[in-house]
Amino acid sequence: MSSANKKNEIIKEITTSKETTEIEELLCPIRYLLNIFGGKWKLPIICILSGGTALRYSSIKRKLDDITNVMLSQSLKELEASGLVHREQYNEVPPRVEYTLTEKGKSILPALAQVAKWATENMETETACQTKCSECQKTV
Amino acid sequence: MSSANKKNEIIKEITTSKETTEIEELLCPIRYLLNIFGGKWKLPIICILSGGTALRYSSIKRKLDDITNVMLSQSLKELEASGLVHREQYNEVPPRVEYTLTEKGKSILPALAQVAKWATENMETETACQTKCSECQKTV
DNA sequence: CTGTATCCTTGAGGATACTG
DNA sequence: CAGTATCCTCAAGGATACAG
Repeated sequence: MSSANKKNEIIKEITTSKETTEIEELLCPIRYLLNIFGGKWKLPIICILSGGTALRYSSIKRKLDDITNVMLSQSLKELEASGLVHREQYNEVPPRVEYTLTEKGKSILPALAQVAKWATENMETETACQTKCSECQKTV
Repeated sequence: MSSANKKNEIIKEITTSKETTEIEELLCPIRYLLNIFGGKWKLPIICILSGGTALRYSSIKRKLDDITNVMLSQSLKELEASGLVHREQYNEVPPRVEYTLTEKGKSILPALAQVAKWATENMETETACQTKCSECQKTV
């Protein structure tokens, strides 16, 4: 093939590579997920609450040991606004507030378990990430 | 119940509510996931590449229309380092580089499809989030 | 105990220009 | 085309103190 031909072919490929602009079906839902689960703490909180038992504010905080009050209360509020978490307040002294997953919140758990399963299968062989998991004390 | 009794009961509850400190099995893998998929762009990139066909740098950029060069090249590099994305460079002029998912990258897709399915089912009824999805033009 | 109020730091991400 | 180099902004998140 001549140089000119090759050049033309390349140019043609570049200019015609518009790709079928078909919508990636995954992309939009994923963006939605990033909106409601994005950030550092929301997914961990969901995990903590996945056990099914109602947990107190301080109890969640303890399990997420390095979360600040600001982030915890803010994250819980946003999860509540998304309809994923239920807040039950008891008018006692000292105050007691318990958090649980709503039905909607619970409904994500099977899917979450799927990705967690993938993660578990791939964590062991991963060497690039040096983050220490504060829960299981393994360096993953 | 007397006031004193109630008080004692509350105190007892507080001090003994250590909860079984069992490890939440979900938490650690989720932290791992946040490490390799966290941030604004990595999951969207995975989605874009989920089609199976190799895509050029510029092509990915176009589909993610408002991503900057810095973020795109950086995200791709990190995904490559995690073994999820493969980079194939062709020594042509002008340069051509194509990206695909690796086998590891592909292996997350079924699980990702599960959470995306959940998202799709829940997006419609969601009113709190006002983010406009740039792909499907729906306000989700 | 369950948060709020404030102030502050850091780094993710953006804008622009430029190169091979 | 496929990125780098630079500089910059802004907001997520942290630290500390305090309140109901």
